[in-house]
Amino acid sequence: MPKRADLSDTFCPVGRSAELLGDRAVLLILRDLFFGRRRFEAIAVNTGLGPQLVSARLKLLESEGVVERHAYQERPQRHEYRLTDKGKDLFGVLYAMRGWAERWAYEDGETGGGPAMRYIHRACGTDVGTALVCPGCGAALGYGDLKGEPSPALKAEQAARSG
Amino acid sequence: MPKRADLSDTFCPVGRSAELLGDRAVLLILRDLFFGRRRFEAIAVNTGLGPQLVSARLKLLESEGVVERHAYQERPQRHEYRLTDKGKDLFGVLYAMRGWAERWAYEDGETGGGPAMRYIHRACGTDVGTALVCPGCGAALGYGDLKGEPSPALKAEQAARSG
DNA sequence: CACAGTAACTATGATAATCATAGTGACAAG
DNA sequence: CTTGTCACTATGATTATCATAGTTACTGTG
Repeated sequence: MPKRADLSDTFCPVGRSAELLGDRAVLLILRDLFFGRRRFEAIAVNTGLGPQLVSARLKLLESEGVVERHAYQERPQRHEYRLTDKGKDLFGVLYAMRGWAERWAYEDGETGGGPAMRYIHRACGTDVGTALVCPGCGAALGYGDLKGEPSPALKAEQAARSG
Repeated sequence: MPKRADLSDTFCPVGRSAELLGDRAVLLILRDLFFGRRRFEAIAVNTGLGPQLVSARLKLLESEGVVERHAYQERPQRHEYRLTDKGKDLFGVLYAMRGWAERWAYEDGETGGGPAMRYIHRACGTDVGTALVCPGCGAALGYGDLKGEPSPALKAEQAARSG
């Protein structure tokens, strides 16, 4: 790709995330990290990405503070990659991607009846399903149920672009 | 880019979503559509993407059933793009991206105190904040609070790759 | 001690996507 | 009949990605 416009200075939070997450390789690597794969080779094999891409993206994720490179043995030097708190907090995004795909990306019967990935809340035992719920009343949330209010800075930025 | 490996036949739901969502331009266009921008020019200007890219991605989104092209006047022919139900259901993903960015992507004070984007649940008036909550008990969910169980098909697929 | 094996990469060249810029077609307004 | 708007398409330079092969630094086997 050519030099793309930088999104890290936009006031839009989706834009800021998109800078990092709007990349197939990043998403697949994060998925594997959440799945417990920490080694370079394991990630490269499971994602099907070439080692050069995996290397580049892990460096990017490290520079963004999303993963940490950690030596798990000295001789020979071997490293593994671990999600930082900032990285672990991306779970919500992958979780939402999973939810959407479960609802829309499979043919009937393709998964053998159930979801491709089931999640149980350890604390209460609930199968969390795929819905997004309101922290106030517990109802399912969709686009249209929420009223969005951009901050003054974000509003100004958008107005500047269209003017 | 070269011909990338196709992810649409993996059993992993994150992989299936990543095929579409692992793209900066797609994410930015979706953001604008959720924001109410429906016109080609408005999207191109606000995202900063070139018309060629916007055109290509809108065609892709249309072919995936995420947006619909709709004529809003006849003479001259003018079109707008609307999210389908499948498209509107992607809201959860952008919502999660926003949540993460609000928590991690801004310097202190950069937003002037509040979040860059505030969401209120119309039905109950709650400011939903940025957390992901359990539909069973209402507690905040993070990575580690959930126990994931892949379906047999997904497990088999991953085993095949590493074997 | 030679040789295969493993982990974590780096190097190379072909291919393809992206960007910036300019241009097109259809019409409306002045 | 020139300018303006909207929704694009065309062109060429730049750069990212892929597939494949190679490198470094060891360990374990015979």
